[in-house]
Amino acid sequence: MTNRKTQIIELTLKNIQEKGFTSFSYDHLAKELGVTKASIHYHFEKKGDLGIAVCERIQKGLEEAYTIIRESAMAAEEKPFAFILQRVKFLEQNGVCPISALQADYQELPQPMQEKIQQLSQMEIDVFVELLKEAKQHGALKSTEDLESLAIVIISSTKGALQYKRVLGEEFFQKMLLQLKELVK
Amino acid sequence: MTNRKTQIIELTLKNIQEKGFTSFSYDHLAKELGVTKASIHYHFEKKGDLGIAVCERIQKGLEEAYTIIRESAMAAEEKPFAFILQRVKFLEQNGVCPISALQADYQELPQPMQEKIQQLSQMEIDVFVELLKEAKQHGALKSTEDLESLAIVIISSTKGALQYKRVLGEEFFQKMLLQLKELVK
DNA sequence: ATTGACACTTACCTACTAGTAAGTTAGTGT
DNA sequence: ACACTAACTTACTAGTAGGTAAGTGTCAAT
Repeated sequence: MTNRKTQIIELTLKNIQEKGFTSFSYDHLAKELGVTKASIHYHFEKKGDLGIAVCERIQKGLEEAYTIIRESAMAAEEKPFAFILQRVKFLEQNGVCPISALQADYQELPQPMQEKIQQLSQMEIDVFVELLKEAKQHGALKSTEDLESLAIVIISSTKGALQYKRVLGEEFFQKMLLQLKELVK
Repeated sequence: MTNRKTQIIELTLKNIQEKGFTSFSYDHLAKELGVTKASIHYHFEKKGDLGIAVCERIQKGLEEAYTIIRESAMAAEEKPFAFILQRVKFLEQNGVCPISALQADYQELPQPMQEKIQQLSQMEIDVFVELLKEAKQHGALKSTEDLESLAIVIISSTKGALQYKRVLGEEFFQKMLLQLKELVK
């Protein structure tokens, strides 16, 4: 059995993907873990504290995915989309991207969480810009000047498509990816 | 004073954009309207009934926006993006697109609402494909064969960018739109 | 004058929310 | 043996959620 604190964070991450931050409850979490609600309050006094911990967990995952892709042997031109596929792979079946879920609840969250989410959102773009830069240095993306804007389009469409996918099915996401690759070429 | 039923639907639409479907309450709605919760239950017995009514309201808005753009005098090549701007204009300040909000809560909603949302999501794509077809007939979009996939990319990135915009600010959405126009050209 | 529909209100129910205070148990260090 | 701590549980608070039953006031048609 792994560390309980980590266990709670992982389960919360899953719950956020399934229901969003405001809609999951300590009680539900506790029942899934087979402990009492108060036990979770022992580890994370306020729901906001757990939220911050989950944000940090997401950030770690983002950094790890970036490192894996950056250090991989594949061609630099393929890395941006490989990164997206890598990230999508770790989502819950029919779950929404946890960052999107947190962005959706943004207005209702405590300020420290808002700051973390802002930071996380910006980091997601920055990391992707780095991969695009490398790809461009290796001769790809000749038609695009502004790599930040390109990152914004690619990340945005990925996030949007993940939402539609839950309702209209897996093909939606596949069609989006294929067409996006075509446009960006 | 407009019809109370309509008033409730409009206020719910605003609330969905601000907090999502599962996170707004009859109590809150009632207080904003200056009536009791039971009065709203009189008009919409279950929350799901209100949800269906809001979906129909959104569908009406979608159809109206389509008609306005289609019948407008502007060049057919400009209509797809004009349609997006028209739709975004009607969103609450810092609110998410209501369809996105409903998609996010999709798994927790009663089945009749799920069906409506599915229908609505598909319709959004279909309507946009129609505008793209007209644009292509007028000589635009020469490099793209599959207009459905193109619609999927454009709608997805719009939806994704609207999420980020709440956290990272208005420029995010503007950058996305400019770059997307560049790619689609 | 009575009926009946409409649009409510009052008062309630049960279930669930985050959060807390106080007590318990098991293990560790001295 | 004693003190201390980590990791809980039990039992509670106050507030909110969706939903309902029964009653009230207003108005139009008969």
